[in-house]
Amino acid sequence: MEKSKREKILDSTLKMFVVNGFEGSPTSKIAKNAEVATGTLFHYFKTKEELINVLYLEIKSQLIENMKMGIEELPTIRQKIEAMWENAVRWGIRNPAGNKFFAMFGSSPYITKLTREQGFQGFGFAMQIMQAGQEQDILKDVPLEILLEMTGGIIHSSTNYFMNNPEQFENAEFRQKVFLLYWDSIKR
Amino acid sequence: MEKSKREKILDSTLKMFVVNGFEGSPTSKIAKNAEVATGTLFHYFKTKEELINVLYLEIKSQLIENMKMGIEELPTIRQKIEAMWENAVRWGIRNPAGNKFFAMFGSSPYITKLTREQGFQGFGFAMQIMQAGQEQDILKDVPLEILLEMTGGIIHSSTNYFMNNPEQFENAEFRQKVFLLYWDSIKR
Amino acid sequence: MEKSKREKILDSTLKMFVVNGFEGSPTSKIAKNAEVATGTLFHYFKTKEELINVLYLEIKSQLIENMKMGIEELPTIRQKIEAMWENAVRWGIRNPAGNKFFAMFGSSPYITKLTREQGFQGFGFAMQIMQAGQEQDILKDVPLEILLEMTGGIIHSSTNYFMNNPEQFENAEFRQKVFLLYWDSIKR
Amino acid sequence: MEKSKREKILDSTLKMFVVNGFEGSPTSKIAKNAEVATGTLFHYFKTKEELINVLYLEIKSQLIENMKMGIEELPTIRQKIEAMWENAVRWGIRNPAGNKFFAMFGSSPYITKLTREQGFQGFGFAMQIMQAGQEQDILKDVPLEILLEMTGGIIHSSTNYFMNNPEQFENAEFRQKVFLLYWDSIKR
DNA sequence: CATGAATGAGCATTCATTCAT
DNA sequence: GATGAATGAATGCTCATTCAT
Repeated sequence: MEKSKREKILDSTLKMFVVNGFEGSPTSKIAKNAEVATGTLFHYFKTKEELINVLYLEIKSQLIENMKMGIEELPTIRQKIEAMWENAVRWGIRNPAGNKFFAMFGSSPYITKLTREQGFQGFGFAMQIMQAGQEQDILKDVPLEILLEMTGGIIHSSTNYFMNNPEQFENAEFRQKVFLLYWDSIKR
Repeated sequence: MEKSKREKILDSTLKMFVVNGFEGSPTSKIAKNAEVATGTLFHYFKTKEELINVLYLEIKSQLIENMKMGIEELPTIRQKIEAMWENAVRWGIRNPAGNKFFAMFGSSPYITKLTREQGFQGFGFAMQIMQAGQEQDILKDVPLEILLEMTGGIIHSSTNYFMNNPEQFENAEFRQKVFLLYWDSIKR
Repeated sequence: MEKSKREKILDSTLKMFVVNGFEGSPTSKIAKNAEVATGTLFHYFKTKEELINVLYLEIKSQLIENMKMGIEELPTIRQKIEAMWENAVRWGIRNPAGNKFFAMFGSSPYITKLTREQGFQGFGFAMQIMQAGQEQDILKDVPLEILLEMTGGIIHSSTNYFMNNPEQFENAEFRQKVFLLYWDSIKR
Repeated sequence: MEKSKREKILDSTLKMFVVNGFEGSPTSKIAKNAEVATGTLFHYFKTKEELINVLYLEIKSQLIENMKMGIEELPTIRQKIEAMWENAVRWGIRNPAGNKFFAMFGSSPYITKLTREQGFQGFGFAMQIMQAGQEQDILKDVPLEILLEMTGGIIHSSTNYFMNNPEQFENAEFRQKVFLLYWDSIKR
């Protein structure tokens, strides 16, 4: 089946934004790359701002879905957290554009406060795991907020490293070693 | 003494960029806020791109100067690293605009590769400390690159947290607790 | 009985045009207000220009039908002219949208010369009355064209006044007084 | 001396508007005809709407200045009113574009209420003459508003006629005859 | 050095119209 | 007849940059 026009537009937008930025990506070119008319772009997204906000939420959803994969089944907190980290880094390696998108637009004034909040809601599952970890005295006794911030920062750093050295990520032993930088940070 | 026009322009630029972004900040308004003529702005900076690149390097310098403060005198690796972290976080809290600037433009296509490299060179002192730490078996045995990435990510996260809770940073005990998230991450 | 779609479109068009003007009234919104699809609008009217021209003629017809009412039966030239004036002003008061439409589009480049001529033909009956009035030495001996222009101008002015003061129009004595401004103008 | 750019833009705007209407006159073409850059047009007039509103007031001023010419010196009310009528019609004949402009945009949604009010204020002098005429029992005893409306309507009609037959306006006897249609209308 | 009027390429967005269903 | 998604040409407006003063 053919990709929907809406989807083609989002794909094209992501590709152009991460290379040329928001203002470096005219809607006319986004549309052309998506092989639709300009009018069509504005049929699906009222403004260019709406377009980037929708894109933000779609990518965030993908990332979150990926991070959750197989976590339920794991027995221990540590295993859950490790899987989450691994899933997130793997997603970043495999979706460099999405990863770059967050780095570029995470603090952009084009992303509205509402969008940011909606995007954040998806991380509830991670919050619950961390909270359980603290209650069981597995994780450090600091405000939950710090653990989450730290998680974000470390995942970002890990991904950055492995994006330049993707083959090392497939080495389980080495991957473990890097994971320990995360685990040692948050564990009691 | 009066601030120089060049300085006024850089100040105005920083303020506008972090609120409205690069494209949301017309040179005409930057000049007006700086109380100089448009022509004057282009007298000091050939293009708007040059302006943002110069600004990037100036802020990076400030951050680096701040991070270095008092480090020489400290005897141990751990103390040096702690001071560096504390200096960096304090700078972020006190210079929220500068801090936001890096979040927004760290991955921007407006910052050239050359600028990025020049900015990175200033961190040589940190690299040396880390390397010494590894040689003395104080820090984890992973590629130096990872330690540096992790440092960046964790400083960013810490600053984010303390920017929203600045009074907690003045509590030495609590600050120590948060520092441990960093130290435990990288230490052997 | 349900109004025909064609009629609903014409109604919607008139309402939007007098408020927002020709270009301020997208065919998409005209169609939406008429509760039909855009395609349907273009099924009944080949182009937006055809739409406004048809509308012009329809309203003109209505006005003319109203002006003619009961004139045949009146015995004197003066009575006929007075009835015509009264009918016209009353129509304007009761159809403010139609009245405004003529003020707005009477000189518009969207109305073609042909449409204008067709619209004018309906006023033949008035011309005949005026001509008879001149032949019987009741009306001033000036080119017929002037009498017609003057009639148009004065009806327009009278309507403008009474639209803001409609209750005064129902006062027969006062209405007579205002009619005299017209009658004195054209009578010998 | 060279015409100012601002003036050239206003001239060009008037010419295009009366031929092609507001929306039929792209700012790009207005600028080109005025021999200035598009940016220059927007340097002098913030928006196209501001442009048409300024133009409206400028033309209204011209008309009013013309209507006032030589009126002070005339001794009688009738002479003043006749001069006013003659001045207005002559202005219309000599400025067909200005005249058409009012016909086209007098009821346009592009002209703001404020502009309309400002334009109307200039007619204070005519109001005073009419009022004096009523106090001296020279003019009909109807609301002043009606006299003014009627004046506007009749001047418009007269101008319309003479624009198509300008040579007849220079025939003093005939001109007098037409003036009587106005005078008889308003005089007691 | 400093100014700010002038430039015109470039962009987001609109909207009349078409056409496959 | 009726629908409304899709089209893409057209337009108002912005803004980095220049240059004469």
